[in-house]
Amino acid sequence: MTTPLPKKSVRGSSSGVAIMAVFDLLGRKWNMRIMWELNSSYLSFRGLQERCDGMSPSVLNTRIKQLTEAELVFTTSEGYKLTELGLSLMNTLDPLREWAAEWEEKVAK
Amino acid sequence: MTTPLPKKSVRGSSSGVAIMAVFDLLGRKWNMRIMWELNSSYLSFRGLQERCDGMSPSVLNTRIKQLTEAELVFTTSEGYKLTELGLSLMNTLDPLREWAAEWEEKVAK
DNA sequence: AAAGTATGCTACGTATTTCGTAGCGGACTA
DNA sequence: TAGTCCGCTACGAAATACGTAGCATACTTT
Repeated sequence: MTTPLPKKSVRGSSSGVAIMAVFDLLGRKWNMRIMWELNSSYLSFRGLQERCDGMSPSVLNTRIKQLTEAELVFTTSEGYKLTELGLSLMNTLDPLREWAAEWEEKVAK
Repeated sequence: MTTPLPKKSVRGSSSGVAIMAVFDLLGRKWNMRIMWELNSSYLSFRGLQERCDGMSPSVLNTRIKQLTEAELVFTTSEGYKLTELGLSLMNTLDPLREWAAEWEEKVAK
């Protein structure tokens, strides 16, 4: 028979519930991308859509709501922008750009 | 009528195709989490499953394949481990832990 | 004022992804 | 030889993402 596996494990030794929440948020299609695009400039709904390979507006809308609720993004009359928290997140994520370059070089997608 | 929006936009000013590939990879449920867990210790298939809240083995399997193909994870007789590339990715992602703590504090999930 | 255009956003049917469970074939053990 | 563990797969169901049409609002243009 299959080993049942406990439904919810008590969080492992790699403690920190917070980071799990971040994984839930960022580990969702488009969220990182949206923030990445907003990091270089504020954008309108449709502008954001264009930058994100024409992602469907329905999904974009729910993503914006999520990111707004998470206080990473906010709306202005000029368009969507990153909050301070959002900006600081993108800063911590910044080294990823360099890593990506090395990775591409070695793995050659 | 709806504005058609070009199907595939020529990558925006925020250049870098590599980072987009990273977003595709990491912006998928479980991938970050799996690597996170493997960063603290190598794990067997079922061990990994337990750590990841009992995620379904079918998904775990496809994830492992993806990460292996991306050369971030490899298999040993002792279990799954991160490659050098995988380790360096987790290093660049490390500041995220601290950011997550601040974020949680301010937003209070 | 009427018509055109652009905006943010929603509805809704379809396609893709993820989930949950059962269970197979192999290895190792009693 | 039967029991138990393992990595992994099959497959139907649920959740998520997609694509398109189009509404309501606002601002321009004629």
